[in-house]
Amino acid sequence: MTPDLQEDIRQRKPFTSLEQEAQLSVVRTASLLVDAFEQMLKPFGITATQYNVLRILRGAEPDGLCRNELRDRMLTRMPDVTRLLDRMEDAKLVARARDSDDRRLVSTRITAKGLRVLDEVDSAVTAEHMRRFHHLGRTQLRTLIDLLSAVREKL
Amino acid sequence: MTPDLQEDIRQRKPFTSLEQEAQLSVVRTASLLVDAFEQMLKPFGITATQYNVLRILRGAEPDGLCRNELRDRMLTRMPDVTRLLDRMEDAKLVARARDSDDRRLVSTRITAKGLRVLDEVDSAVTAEHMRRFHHLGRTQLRTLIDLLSAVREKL
DNA sequence: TGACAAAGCGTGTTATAACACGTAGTTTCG
DNA sequence: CGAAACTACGTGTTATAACACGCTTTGTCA
Repeated sequence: MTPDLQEDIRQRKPFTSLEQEAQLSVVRTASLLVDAFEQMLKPFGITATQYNVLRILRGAEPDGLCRNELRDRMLTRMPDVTRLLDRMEDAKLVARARDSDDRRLVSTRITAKGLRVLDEVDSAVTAEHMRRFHHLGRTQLRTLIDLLSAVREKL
Repeated sequence: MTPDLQEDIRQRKPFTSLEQEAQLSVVRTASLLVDAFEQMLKPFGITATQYNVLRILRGAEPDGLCRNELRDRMLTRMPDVTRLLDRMEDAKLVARARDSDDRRLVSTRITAKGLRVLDEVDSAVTAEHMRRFHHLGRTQLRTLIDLLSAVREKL
């Protein structure tokens, strides 16, 4: 990958502002990261979104989560959680059961198979994170994380 | 927006590594930025992807670009450029013409209407970039851009 | 120069995302 | 206690993305 963004997307003119370049850099980098992540997950038969759901549900064990709570915790916006869960239920990765207290709620939990898939994937995921970020070193990683945090503050 | 990522996505356990937190931070921030960008563009009737295409084509005037060249310049991966351009052609934002030299190529150019839309959008886009990033200041923006560039180096 | 490989697009099809609406259960408040 | 407002989901439908394949044109090389 060409590290220089202007060269990467073959833009003739320089960026009009640092602010513009920053936004494009964040979006471009995330896009490449997600693409690589999807590629890495492909052999395991799940998408990055599904991986995200499984991780959240593993963390929510043994209670499970209702649909909206799950949606709010996801890394990227996902308006149609219902059918995402439908597909994952078909794949036996999650199970749904209506709550007995509040019968409007449908609590979703990760299945044994879902946990097994996560276990299989985990080391590859860690390796992926390391491959992409370890070379930056602790100090720079901390700086990057803090700067991105400052960006989100105004969102 | 809650600037703390762990709180933002309501994760119970702390992140397992800085590398993981960095990846999640980049993806989360980009997701929020793109969402806000889409929202801002909505009144103008174009998506962020279409805006990206229009910008690229404006920069490529007066020559235009063929499909693959356009695809390679896009900020986020887009495998089905053909139908994206189909829709934009329907909306009269771009025009396609087969190249006379190499008749395999279809050169796409931005139309007068497309340029007009870009003109209308431009100030809103600049305002958006400023709103999200200006408060960081020159030095921090430069640092952020350089760090993201270093990340892309390993992709 | 004629066959063959490769490049550049488009199309058919399936999967997923996005949007609007409807239904059942729950809470609130007169 | 009963109607209205609200909440949590699901469904129907349309738009867009993703994937595999095939056609046309071009370049190459025996």
